[in-house]
Amino acid sequence: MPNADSFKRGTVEIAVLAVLREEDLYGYQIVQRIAEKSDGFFTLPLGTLYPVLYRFVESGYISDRDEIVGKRLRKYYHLEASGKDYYAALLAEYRKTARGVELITRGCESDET
Amino acid sequence: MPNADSFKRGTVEIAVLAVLREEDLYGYQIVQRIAEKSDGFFTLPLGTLYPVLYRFVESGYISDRDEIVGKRLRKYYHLEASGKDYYAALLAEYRKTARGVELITRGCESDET
DNA sequence: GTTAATATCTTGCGTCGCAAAATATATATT
DNA sequence: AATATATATTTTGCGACGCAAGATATTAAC
Repeated sequence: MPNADSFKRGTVEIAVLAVLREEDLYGYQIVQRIAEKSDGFFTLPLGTLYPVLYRFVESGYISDRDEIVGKRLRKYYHLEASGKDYYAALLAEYRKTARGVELITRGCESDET
Repeated sequence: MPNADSFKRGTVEIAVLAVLREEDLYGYQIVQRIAEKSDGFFTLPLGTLYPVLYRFVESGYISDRDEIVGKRLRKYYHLEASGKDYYAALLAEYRKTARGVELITRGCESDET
Protein backbone atom coordinates (compact mmCIF):
# COMPACT_ATOMS: atom_id res chain seq x y z
CA MET A 1 0.00 0.00 0.00
CA PRO A 2 1.06 3.57 -0.51
CA ASN A 3 0.90 5.75 2.49
CA ALA A 4 -2.64 5.47 3.70
CA ASP A 5 -3.22 9.19 3.27
CA SER A 6 -1.99 9.47 -0.31
CA PHE A 7 -5.34 9.41 -2.01
CA LYS A 8 -6.85 11.66 0.62
CA ARG A 9 -4.59 14.59 -0.22
CA GLY A 10 -6.87 17.46 -1.10
CA THR A 11 -10.05 15.53 -0.45
CA VAL A 12 -10.09 16.78 3.12
CA GLU A 13 -10.47 20.32 1.81
CA ILE A 14 -13.29 19.22 -0.48
CA ALA A 15 -15.06 17.46 2.37
CA VAL A 16 -14.85 20.43 4.74
CA LEU A 17 -16.13 22.89 2.15
CA ALA A 18 -18.86 20.50 1.05
CA VAL A 19 -20.46 20.24 4.49
CA LEU A 20 -20.07 23.97 5.13
CA ARG A 21 -22.00 24.63 1.94
CA GLU A 22 -25.08 23.31 3.66
CA GLU A 23 -24.82 24.93 7.06
CA ASP A 24 -22.57 26.78 9.49
CA LEU A 25 -20.86 24.25 11.73
CA TYR A 26 -18.25 24.14 14.49
CA GLY A 27 -15.15 22.00 14.29
CA TYR A 28 -16.19 18.94 16.17
CA GLN A 29 -19.46 18.93 14.29
CA ILE A 30 -17.71 19.17 10.93
CA VAL A 31 -15.90 15.92 11.60
CA GLN A 32 -19.12 14.17 12.53
CA ARG A 33 -21.02 15.53 9.56
CA ILE A 34 -18.31 14.43 7.17
CA ALA A 35 -18.30 10.94 8.65
CA GLU A 36 -22.08 10.71 8.25
CA LYS A 37 -22.23 12.01 4.69
CA SER A 38 -19.30 9.91 3.49
CA ASP A 39 -20.78 6.77 5.03
CA GLY A 40 -17.90 6.52 7.47
CA PHE A 41 -15.22 6.67 4.85
CA PHE A 42 -13.80 10.03 5.86
CA THR A 43 -13.11 10.01 9.59
CA LEU A 44 -10.73 12.89 9.89
CA PRO A 45 -8.96 13.41 13.18
CA LEU A 46 -9.21 16.86 14.69
CA GLY A 47 -5.48 17.32 14.24
CA THR A 48 -6.21 17.19 10.54
CA LEU A 49 -9.26 19.41 10.58
CA TYR A 50 -8.13 22.46 12.50
CA PRO A 51 -5.09 23.37 10.41
CA VAL A 52 -7.35 23.23 7.36
CA LEU A 53 -9.87 25.55 9.01
CA TYR A 54 -7.16 28.03 10.01
CA ARG A 55 -5.80 28.05 6.48
CA PHE A 56 -9.25 28.66 5.06
CA VAL A 57 -9.96 31.53 7.45
CA GLU A 58 -6.66 33.14 6.54
CA SER A 59 -7.46 32.73 2.84
CA GLY A 60 -10.89 34.27 3.35
CA TYR A 61 -12.69 31.17 2.13
CA ILE A 62 -14.48 30.82 5.45
CA SER A 63 -15.12 33.09 8.44
CA ASP A 64 -15.52 32.19 12.11
CA ARG A 65 -17.65 33.46 14.97
CA ASP A 66 -17.61 32.50 18.63
CA GLU A 67 -20.68 31.28 20.47
CA ILE A 68 -20.83 30.38 24.15
CA VAL A 69 -22.97 27.35 24.93
CA GLY A 70 -23.09 26.83 28.69
CA LYS A 71 -19.49 27.48 29.67
CA ARG A 72 -18.20 26.00 26.45
CA LEU A 73 -16.83 27.89 23.52
CA ARG A 74 -18.01 26.91 20.10
CA LYS A 75 -16.35 28.41 17.06
CA TYR A 76 -18.75 28.33 14.13
CA TYR A 77 -17.40 28.41 10.62
CA HIS A 78 -19.22 30.01 7.70
CA LEU A 79 -18.51 29.50 4.00
CA GLU A 80 -17.86 32.72 2.10
CA ALA A 81 -18.44 33.39 -1.60
CA SER A 82 -14.77 32.97 -2.47
CA GLY A 83 -14.86 29.65 -0.64
CA LYS A 84 -17.66 28.47 -2.89
CA ASP A 85 -15.61 29.38 -5.93
CA TYR A 86 -12.64 27.58 -4.49
CA TYR A 87 -14.79 24.54 -3.80
CA ALA A 88 -15.99 24.51 -7.40
CA ALA A 89 -12.43 24.73 -8.70
CA LEU A 90 -11.27 21.97 -6.35
CA LEU A 91 -14.04 19.63 -7.30
CA ALA A 92 -13.47 20.20 -11.01
CA GLU A 93 -9.77 19.51 -10.54
CA TYR A 94 -10.42 16.36 -8.54
CA ARG A 95 -12.71 14.98 -11.21
CA LYS A 96 -10.21 15.80 -13.90
CA THR A 97 -7.64 13.72 -12.05
CA ALA A 98 -10.14 10.91 -11.53
CA ARG A 99 -10.83 10.89 -15.27
CA GLY A 100 -7.07 10.70 -15.86
CA VAL A 101 -6.89 7.63 -13.65
CA GLU A 102 -9.75 6.00 -15.49
CA LEU A 103 -8.04 6.68 -18.81
CA ILE A 104 -4.70 5.32 -17.69
CA THR A 105 -6.23 2.18 -16.21
CA ARG A 106 -8.48 1.46 -19.15
CA GLY A 107 -7.68 -1.99 -20.49
CA CYS A 108 -5.66 -2.67 -17.33
CA GLU A 109 -8.36 -3.80 -14.99
CA SER A 110 -7.00 -5.56 -11.97
CA ASP A 111 -8.92 -8.77 -12.72
CA GLU A 112 -7.38 -9.22 -16.15
CA THR A 113 -4.54 -11.60 -16.87
CA MET B 1 -6.08 25.96 -5.60
CA PRO B 2 -4.44 23.41 -3.35
CA ASN B 3 -0.96 22.40 -4.25
CA ALA B 4 -1.09 21.28 -7.86
CA ASP B 5 0.13 17.81 -6.96
CA SER B 6 -2.36 17.11 -4.18
CA PHE B 7 -4.77 15.03 -6.19
CA LYS B 8 -1.95 13.25 -7.97
CA ARG B 9 -0.59 11.71 -4.81
CA GLY B 10 -0.59 7.98 -5.35
CA THR B 11 -1.91 8.21 -8.89
CA VAL B 12 1.65 8.26 -10.20
CA GLU B 13 2.13 4.76 -8.82
CA ILE B 14 -1.11 3.63 -10.44
CA ALA B 15 -0.09 5.08 -13.80
CA VAL B 16 3.35 3.45 -13.80
CA LEU B 17 1.99 0.04 -12.89
CA ALA B 18 -0.85 0.37 -15.39
CA VAL B 19 1.44 0.87 -18.40
CA LEU B 20 3.83 -1.84 -17.21
CA ARG B 21 0.93 -4.28 -17.11
CA GLU B 22 0.83 -4.14 -20.89
CA GLU B 23 4.52 -4.33 -21.76
CA ASP B 24 8.07 -4.05 -20.44
CA LEU B 25 9.23 -0.44 -20.83
CA TYR B 26 12.23 1.71 -19.98
CA GLY B 27 11.95 4.89 -17.96
CA TYR B 28 11.77 7.51 -20.63
CA GLN B 29 9.25 5.38 -22.50
CA ILE B 30 7.08 5.00 -19.42
CA VAL B 31 6.63 8.76 -19.24
CA GLN B 32 5.65 8.94 -22.89
CA ARG B 33 3.27 6.02 -22.68
CA ILE B 34 1.54 7.48 -19.65
CA ALA B 35 1.12 10.82 -21.41
CA GLU B 36 -0.42 9.11 -24.45
CA LYS B 37 -2.79 6.88 -22.53
CA SER B 38 -3.94 9.62 -20.18
CA ASP B 39 -4.57 11.97 -23.07
CA GLY B 40 -1.83 14.31 -21.90
CA PHE B 41 -3.18 14.67 -18.42
CA PHE B 42 -0.34 12.88 -16.66
CA THR B 43 2.96 14.35 -17.82
CA LEU B 44 5.27 13.21 -15.08
CA PRO B 45 8.76 14.63 -15.00
CA LEU B 46 11.60 12.12 -14.84
CA GLY B 47 12.50 13.39 -11.40
CA THR B 48 9.16 12.03 -10.32
CA LEU B 49 9.36 8.75 -12.18
CA TYR B 50 12.74 7.36 -11.18
CA PRO B 51 12.32 7.40 -7.42
CA VAL B 52 9.05 5.53 -7.91
CA LEU B 53 10.78 2.89 -10.04
CA TYR B 54 13.55 2.45 -7.50
CA ARG B 55 11.03 2.02 -4.74
CA PHE B 56 9.14 -0.57 -6.74
CA VAL B 57 12.28 -2.55 -7.55
CA GLU B 58 13.23 -2.57 -3.91
CA SER B 59 9.74 -3.74 -2.98
CA GLY B 60 9.89 -6.50 -5.58
CA TYR B 61 6.88 -5.17 -7.46
CA ILE B 62 8.96 -4.74 -10.60
CA SER B 63 12.34 -6.02 -11.82
CA ASP B 64 14.84 -4.35 -14.13
CA ARG B 65 17.21 -5.56 -16.82
CA ASP B 66 19.82 -3.64 -18.78
CA GLU B 67 19.88 -3.53 -22.55
CA ILE B 68 22.51 -1.78 -24.63
CA VAL B 69 21.16 -0.04 -27.73
CA GLY B 70 24.08 1.45 -29.68
CA LYS B 71 26.18 2.93 -26.89
CA ARG B 72 23.14 3.81 -24.88
CA LEU B 73 21.93 2.02 -21.80
CA ARG B 74 18.28 1.21 -21.52
CA LYS B 75 16.92 -0.14 -18.28
CA TYR B 76 13.77 -2.09 -18.93
CA TYR B 77 11.27 -2.58 -16.16
CA HIS B 78 9.07 -5.64 -15.83
CA LEU B 79 5.97 -6.00 -13.68
CA GLU B 80 6.09 -8.93 -11.27
CA ALA B 81 3.17 -10.87 -9.84
CA SER B 82 3.32 -9.05 -6.51
CA GLY B 83 3.23 -5.79 -8.46
CA LYS B 84 0.00 -6.84 -10.10
CA ASP B 85 -1.50 -7.53 -6.71
CA TYR B 86 -0.30 -4.19 -5.47
CA TYR B 87 -1.79 -2.49 -8.51
CA ALA B 88 -5.14 -4.14 -7.85
CA ALA B 89 -5.07 -3.02 -4.24
CA LEU B 90 -4.10 0.53 -5.20
CA LEU B 91 -6.81 0.87 -7.79
CA ALA B 92 -9.44 -0.47 -5.41
CA GLU B 93 -8.30 1.99 -2.76
CA TYR B 94 -8.33 4.90 -5.19
CA ARG B 95 -11.86 4.13 -6.30
CA LYS B 96 -12.96 3.81 -2.71
CA THR B 97 -11.69 7.32 -2.08
CA ALA B 98 -13.33 8.61 -5.26
CA ARG B 99 -16.65 7.14 -4.09
CA GLY B 100 -16.13 8.91 -0.77
CA VAL B 101 -15.71 12.21 -2.58
CA GLU B 102 -18.84 11.63 -4.61
CA LEU B 103 -20.79 10.85 -1.44
CA ILE B 104 -19.53 13.90 0.40
CA THR B 105 -20.24 16.23 -2.50
CA ARG B 106 -23.67 14.83 -3.24
CA GLY B 107 -26.17 17.65 -3.01
CA CYS B 108 -23.30 20.14 -3.01
CA GLU B 109 -22.68 20.52 -6.69
CA SER B 110 -20.62 23.55 -7.49
CA ASP B 111 -23.30 25.06 -9.71
CA GLU B 112 -25.93 25.14 -6.98
CA THR B 113 -26.81 28.24 -5.02
C1' DG C 1 29.09 22.16 -35.36
C1' DT C 2 25.35 23.44 -32.95
C1' DT C 3 20.85 22.59 -31.45
C1' DA C 4 17.32 19.48 -29.97
C1' DA C 5 15.72 15.08 -28.65
C1' DT C 6 16.78 10.95 -26.10
C1' DA C 7 18.06 8.77 -21.69
C1' DT C 8 19.44 8.05 -16.64
C1' DC C 9 20.21 9.80 -12.12
C1' DT C 10 20.57 12.91 -7.80
C1' DT C 11 19.57 16.69 -4.44
C1' DG C 12 16.52 19.19 -1.88
C1' DC C 13 12.00 21.73 -1.10
C1' DG C 14 7.14 22.25 0.24
C1' DT C 15 2.79 20.42 1.37
C1' DC C 16 -0.48 18.09 4.17
C1' DG C 17 -2.66 14.18 6.65
C1' DC C 18 -1.94 12.29 10.91
C1' DA C 19 -0.47 10.69 15.56
C1' DA C 20 0.02 12.36 19.97
C1' DA C 21 -0.60 15.15 23.62
C1' DA C 22 -2.37 19.17 26.38
C1' DT C 23 -6.40 21.46 28.22
C1' DA C 24 -11.21 21.95 29.76
C1' DT C 25 -16.29 21.17 30.15
C1' DA C 26 -20.38 18.02 30.09
C1' DT C 27 -22.64 13.71 30.72
C1' DA C 28 -23.13 8.97 32.21
C1' DT C 29 -21.90 5.14 35.33
C1' DT C 30 -20.99 3.04 39.67
C1' DA D 1 -19.12 11.70 45.20
C1' DA D 2 -15.94 9.77 42.27
C1' DT D 3 -14.74 8.04 37.97
C1' DA D 4 -15.03 7.40 33.23
C1' DT D 5 -16.54 8.70 28.78
C1' DA D 6 -17.97 12.05 25.43
C1' DT D 7 -17.57 16.70 23.87
C1' DA D 8 -14.57 20.51 22.21
C1' DT D 9 -10.36 23.32 20.83
C1' DT D 10 -5.48 23.68 20.03
C1' DT D 11 -0.41 22.74 19.18
C1' DT D 12 3.88 20.13 17.92
C1' DG D 13 6.35 17.44 14.91
C1' DC D 14 6.91 13.47 11.59
C1' DG D 15 6.89 11.20 7.15
C1' DA D 16 5.72 10.61 2.45
C1' DC D 17 5.92 12.05 -2.27
C1' DG D 18 5.49 14.99 -6.45
C1' DC D 19 8.34 18.15 -8.46
C1' DA D 20 11.80 21.65 -9.87
C1' DA D 21 16.41 21.91 -11.02
C1' DG D 22 20.49 20.36 -12.51
C1' DA D 23 24.31 16.98 -13.83
C1' DT D 24 25.80 13.76 -17.34
C1' DA D 25 25.96 11.41 -21.83
C1' DT D 26 24.31 9.67 -26.43
C1' DT D 27 21.83 10.22 -30.81
C1' DA D 28 19.51 12.73 -34.45
C1' DA D 29 18.52 16.85 -37.09
C1' DC D 30 19.81 21.13 -39.41
